[in-house]
Amino acid sequence: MKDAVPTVEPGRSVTSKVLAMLAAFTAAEPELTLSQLARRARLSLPTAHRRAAELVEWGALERDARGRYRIGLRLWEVASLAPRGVGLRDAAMPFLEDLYEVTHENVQLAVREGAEIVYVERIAGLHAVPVWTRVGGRFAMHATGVGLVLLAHAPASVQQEVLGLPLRRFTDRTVTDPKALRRILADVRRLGYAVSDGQVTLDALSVAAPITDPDGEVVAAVSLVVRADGAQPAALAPLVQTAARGITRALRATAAGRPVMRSPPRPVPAQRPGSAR
Amino acid sequence: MKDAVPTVEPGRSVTSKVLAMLAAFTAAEPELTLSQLARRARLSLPTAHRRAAELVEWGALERDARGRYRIGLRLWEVASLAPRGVGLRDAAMPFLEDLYEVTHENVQLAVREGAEIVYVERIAGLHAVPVWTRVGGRFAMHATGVGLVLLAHAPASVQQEVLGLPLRRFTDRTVTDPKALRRILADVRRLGYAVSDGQVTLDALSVAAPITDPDGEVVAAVSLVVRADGAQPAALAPLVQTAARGITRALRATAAGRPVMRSPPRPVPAQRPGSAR
DNA sequence: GCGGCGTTTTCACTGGATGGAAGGATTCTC
DNA sequence: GAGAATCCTTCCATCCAGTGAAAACGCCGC
Repeated sequence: MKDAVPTVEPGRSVTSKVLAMLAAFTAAEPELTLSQLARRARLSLPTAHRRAAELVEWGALERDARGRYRIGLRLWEVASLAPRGVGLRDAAMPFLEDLYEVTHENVQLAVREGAEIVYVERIAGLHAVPVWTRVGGRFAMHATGVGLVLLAHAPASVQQEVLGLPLRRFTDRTVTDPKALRRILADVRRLGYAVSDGQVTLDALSVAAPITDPDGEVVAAVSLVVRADGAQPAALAPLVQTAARGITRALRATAAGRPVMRSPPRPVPAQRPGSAR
Repeated sequence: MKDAVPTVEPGRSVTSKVLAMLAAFTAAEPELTLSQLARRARLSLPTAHRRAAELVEWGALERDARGRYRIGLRLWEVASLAPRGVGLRDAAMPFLEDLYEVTHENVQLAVREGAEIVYVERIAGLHAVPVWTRVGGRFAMHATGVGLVLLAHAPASVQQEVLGLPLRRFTDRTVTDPKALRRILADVRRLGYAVSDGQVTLDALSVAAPITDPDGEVVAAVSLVVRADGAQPAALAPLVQTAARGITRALRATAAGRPVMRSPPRPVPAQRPGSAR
């Protein structure tokens, strides 16, 4: 006999449920109760409870004092092995550092993920222009300096996808006309850097340059975000480009040489210290 | 009838298998073939293949040009929501920045995870003393500056666990006697900062100070690592302590105020752009 | 062409995963 | 401080997602 609705909704793998639980966390709400977690991942409470328990035991999730769940440090550790995340970051950091020190402005490092950009690193002084970016955060490609660089060097299919959709207007100066944008992208390729002047917020201007991997593929972009009034993009470009070239060189070095870095005298035992109960 | 060995090894949840696959990646080998992945996670090839496919589809894993697997940017994005990871980092970054700018030495930020420390952030100039740490990397507690700070303020159970095990000797100067170490920990609590002089490598000296959460709990530590010869720990301590206090204050501010940060005009649509196939 | 290695698919079986229900614990409301 | 509301945890019978063996497939290097 088949009842009204099968109690178990078929077609969802356990893996997808676990991933849905991880995806339930957002920057706005990085801590969730079990019920919230279950609702957002579209799981029954017992199921969410069991999966969450396993994730906590492993360290992918943690529970705070009130029993709420949050992303655990162990997951963060593993995730920091992402070549496009920390690998890139480590190679780039010294150069970003220099860039910051010379300018004391916002320095950003981003990669493309699908039709959006993801910020991998951000250095913001206490006195620099406020920007909306966050490490690990996403943003549209058509308005920011790094976005324009990455879009200009993205596969044609991605460009079509982005240019095909209606482009979000952040300010009066945001370029939303596909034709105009294509022209801008051509300029970016020709000049070797991108300028976004007041396209995200009217008071900010960003200058960005491409970073390439050993094969010559553009894999990331650096940018400098400064106050828009009185900024001289053409004067900032060489700075940003120099940093980008330095990072490109560093990437080539790490790819050629040893895996990632020199190793400690002997690695610390990797065993998970059992919870002292 | 029960055959030699049950073909399916019971008692392993799907979740644990997925997590084992993630844990298979290491800093030394951040890219793995399917076979390596299966072996390290102790899974049959078909199983590893199926799980890996799901993980790739979601973005937890990626495949490089040669078809090898690596940690994906999507997992890195989610993991960057870990309060003890990026949340802490964001609050601390401007102060670490200042510390670096004044000294041009290695600046490190770490938290305790079980009986070890995990480095959450690291600023290393091109010219600073080489250190063995890596963002996301683990290390023993008894030898480094940050380790001593975190150990000095850890629960008694953790201190006993660490002091009970044989302490690894990195150099001639590494303190491995539990009695001596206890005395040092008492000093750390009394002075408000820790000094590790040549205990990891003979040429490096680190000065570290504790960071507390709004409840007064020590949750992290900052340190400055400099060349050992001619270093004046007592002179560096105020610098490090000032940074630590600044971060402590910043943590209190984020905890009290808005969740994490000001939000963009309207959040970028959070949907995963479908892979254009 | 042939052997070695890694990847992918197929297939029948089964045990881990499942949701409803019920029982506890805790916090909020009046 | 009673009562309600919300959230968390455990139990149990059912069943479908997950499983490994085996074989087909693809890709080198020799």
